[in-house]
Amino acid sequence: MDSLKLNDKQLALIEKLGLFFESGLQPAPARIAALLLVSDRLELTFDEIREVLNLSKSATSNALNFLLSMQRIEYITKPGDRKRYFKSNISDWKENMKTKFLEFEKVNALMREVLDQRPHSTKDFNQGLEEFINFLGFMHSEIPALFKKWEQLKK
Amino acid sequence: MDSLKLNDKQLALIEKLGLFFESGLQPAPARIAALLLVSDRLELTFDEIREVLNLSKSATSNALNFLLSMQRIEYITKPGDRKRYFKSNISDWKENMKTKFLEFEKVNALMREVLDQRPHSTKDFNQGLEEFINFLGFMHSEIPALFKKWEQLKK
DNA sequence: TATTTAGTTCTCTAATTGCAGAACCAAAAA
DNA sequence: TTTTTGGTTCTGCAATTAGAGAACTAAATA
Repeated sequence: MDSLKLNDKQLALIEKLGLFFESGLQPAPARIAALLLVSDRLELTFDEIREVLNLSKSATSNALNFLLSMQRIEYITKPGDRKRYFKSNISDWKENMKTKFLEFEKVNALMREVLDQRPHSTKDFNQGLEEFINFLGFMHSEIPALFKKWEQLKK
Repeated sequence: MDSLKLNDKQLALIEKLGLFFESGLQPAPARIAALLLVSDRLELTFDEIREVLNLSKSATSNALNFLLSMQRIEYITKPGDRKRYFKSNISDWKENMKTKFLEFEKVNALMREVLDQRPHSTKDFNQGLEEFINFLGFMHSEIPALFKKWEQLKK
């Protein structure tokens, strides 16, 4: 198998994406996640990833296992080949989006907890908070319809 | 002015919120942001915050300035009183939400950049990516309508 | 003018992170 | 049986973060 080559544009894009992913991921996992989106070949081995990103074995191993545990990546195997081929799980974006939207529920619950213990004396603030809580609830309730609308639109 | 008192429930809630805010903020700013939501009195001085959260002056000063620069908090002054009174800016939640939704645009642009440089050979992957990009665009375009719907509903 | 107040800034340190490099290991191949 | 492959785990360190504490400062007060 010829060794993995990346052009300058791809390298630059990996940096850019890597930086973006770093809110949420550590540098090494972030770059790996970026690489697996940008690389011409989509299924890369441990050593290909290691070499092209100049990572140590330990960093590579830990980062890959971390990304696997987050379900950000997955791997396939090939018959008669011991290596694992790691690939992005971005096709799961729909699931990811759905869990991301669960954040609304979480913030909603937290803010309700805050509101429930507030004294009556801060009426204006409480009302503002309540409005926010209602909005979060509204968003949460609207998400399924949005997804449906999207599915319709695709057809 | 009688010194700020928090009951156990409030202290626990500050911890909980603080933890939640720590994805995005450092510990000290996170707790201050939490305190300013939970405290009975909503406008707190430097020293009140400092004392109730057991922070040093430097930590308090830096955290407050950081939160001010993020516009997460603001302060008011009172005539004949040198102190500043810091308060949560959560009433700005609408603006915050709107900027949060700009994330869709950002991811959209990044992913388009990825797609634009991908080889034709990975057709399935590219199509999946394109679908994701379209979804992001769809979400972005739907947000204003959602806000409008919410405004209608409030009446 | 001297002191107090309300912070800010500087210096230093403890704790944590992020990763390299080496040692290690189990399964497969030779 | 020995060696190679494809990793994993351990040890240690350099860099960064988070915040304490003390020195400092500018405005207000006495």
